[in-house]
Amino acid sequence: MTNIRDIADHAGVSIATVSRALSKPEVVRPETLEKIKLAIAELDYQPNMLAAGLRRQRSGNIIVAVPSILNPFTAAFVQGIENIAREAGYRVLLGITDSDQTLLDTYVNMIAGKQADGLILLDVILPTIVTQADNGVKRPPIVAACEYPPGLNIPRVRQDNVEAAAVVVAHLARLGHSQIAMISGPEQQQMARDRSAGVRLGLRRAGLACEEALTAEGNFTLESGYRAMQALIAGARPFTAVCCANDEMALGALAALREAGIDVPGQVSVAGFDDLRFAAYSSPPLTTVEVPTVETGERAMQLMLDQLRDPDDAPREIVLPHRLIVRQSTGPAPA
Amino acid sequence: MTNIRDIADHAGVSIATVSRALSKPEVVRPETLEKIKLAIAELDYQPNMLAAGLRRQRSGNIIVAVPSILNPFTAAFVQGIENIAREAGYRVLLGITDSDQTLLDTYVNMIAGKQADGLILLDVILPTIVTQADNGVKRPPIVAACEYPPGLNIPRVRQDNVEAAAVVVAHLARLGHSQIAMISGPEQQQMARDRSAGVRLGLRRAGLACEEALTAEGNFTLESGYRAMQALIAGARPFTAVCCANDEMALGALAALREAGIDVPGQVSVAGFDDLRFAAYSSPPLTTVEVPTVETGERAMQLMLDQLRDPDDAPREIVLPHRLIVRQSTGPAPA
DNA sequence: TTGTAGGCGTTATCAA
DNA sequence: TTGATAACGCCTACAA
Repeated sequence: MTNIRDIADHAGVSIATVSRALSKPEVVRPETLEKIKLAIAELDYQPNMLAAGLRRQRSGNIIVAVPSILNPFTAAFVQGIENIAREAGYRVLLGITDSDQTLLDTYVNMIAGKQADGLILLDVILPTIVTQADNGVKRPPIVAACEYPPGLNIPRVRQDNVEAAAVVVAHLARLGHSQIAMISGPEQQQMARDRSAGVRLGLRRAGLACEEALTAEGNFTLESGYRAMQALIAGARPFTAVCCANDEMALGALAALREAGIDVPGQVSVAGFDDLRFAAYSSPPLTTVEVPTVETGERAMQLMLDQLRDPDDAPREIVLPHRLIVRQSTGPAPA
Repeated sequence: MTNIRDIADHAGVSIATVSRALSKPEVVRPETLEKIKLAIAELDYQPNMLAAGLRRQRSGNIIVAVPSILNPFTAAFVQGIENIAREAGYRVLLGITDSDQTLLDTYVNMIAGKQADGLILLDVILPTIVTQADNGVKRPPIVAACEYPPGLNIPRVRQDNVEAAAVVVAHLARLGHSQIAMISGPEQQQMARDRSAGVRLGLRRAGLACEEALTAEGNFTLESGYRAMQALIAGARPFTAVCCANDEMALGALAALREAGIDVPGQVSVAGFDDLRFAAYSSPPLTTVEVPTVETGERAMQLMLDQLRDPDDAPREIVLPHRLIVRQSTGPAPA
């Protein structure tokens, strides 16, 4: 391992000068700088960031806690975070939690262990340290890019899921649908609750009833959407449209409808949520709500940088816009 | 920051004993251990892993270099890597390269900078240090979980893409297809080349010609599959089946066929590759080749652990099995 | 503009 | 079984 001392010897200067040459080159004489650069090149020197981190008390790592990376929706957030992190000289550590509380807390503890400088939460669960607001200890830098129960005072970036879901229903109502079913997400998750609430809000606004019999709960997976749709089809109540709490379930629902020989959108209209890339290529292409996933990740990382710069900065909340994307899976209600 | 010295003072022992209590508790007297544990709990101590890493000369991080995390195929590999990494006490650093050589080399350099102990390559490009085999320097721990030109002597885990693609063609030939088109991946990528070669091999085995006019090149995205299929449809040569080099392109192709009013599999059969979750829910569900993505990631990380344990361990190659999954997008050739 | 020297918080070697 | 102490490689007052 060639270290800063080797460079200093080789260039005939002190280690302090080498260090300066690397961090603020403007304060070292050009000729000296040149000698040092030469030595670095000749010895193929690479500064030990572990040592630098130890000294500076920062690792340069940001943990991103996600339940699973297999979800393309989540993956897009991570991409956004990485974009900004890299620019700012931070690395992204992946913390896959499987929605396990203990595991998530382990990741949070890595901040205390100096393995990371902060954590961005994309999870449906919350770290113990965040929920135990009563203890006087100051929280490590945490930014949320997910829905969570209101009242927690941490920086966050989110979408207005309630309003967005209501907009979907308005779109269906405008098409003449009055029997609108819903495939909701797991009710333990705030995001699922918000989207369900939005659907109900939209129904109210349209003067329509929200019937329990027209609601099926899934868990945001293709499979669960497929099953939920089968359940709705088997149910007694007729319907001409379905709002799904995410695109995956909507795509699963489309498969179930196709299997049952029900035409979309001729007999039943289907709407999703998230605008996954796959949604534009389904059969038929899916009407959905575009969620600025990559941008959400970017803003979350920006919020993290702010927190890191000034820990006393008051937590802020950023709400990003959504956009209804009408494709061919929704159409006029059958006569 | 409470450190090991605080614990030592609080427990009335030396820092050496505290360190031992944490790393090999069996060599310290039970009563002493108890005192130390108490102190750790009371002071809420968390060892500084940066310092430990500096001393031990290891960071405990593994970089995973991926072109993009948005690709669900890639994401699955990462999941597999994380599974094993976590078990072994390693963290996964995400290195998104956008297939940029400079960026990839930056990630590789992080090993020299001690920010990571090794790198797992899921990329289509190769680090400069790997291709410049002539320089005598020993390579940092790198494991490949992707296709790359033969002749490079680094540990790797892969699938037999050639044989797998040939099996797909055999399946189509058995169904009576003789005019088989292909939507290939970008030819710069080894994986794309292998899958194309497999298709040609399959055609030869079935005694069928491989016609240039029946080949369209895509870039592994939905969009490119869609466009490639449009091109094939517009082409002069008729065909009754299409082999796509991955599921994304196959799903894009299905969309194009649907739009053109061509029945699948009635008029044209479509086969994909990878078995994405979405493939089982397309319309119609996609015949494809299951690639053990998560397991590939797991094996790659295992190979990495082996390398880390014994750097002189000879590079090994693991070939994982594939499996044809027949769904409804392929059927008998029309009469 | 440059050099000296004292940490940063561990681990590991060697004695005791 | 425990303790004293020297690294690990870097950064940053402070002094020159």
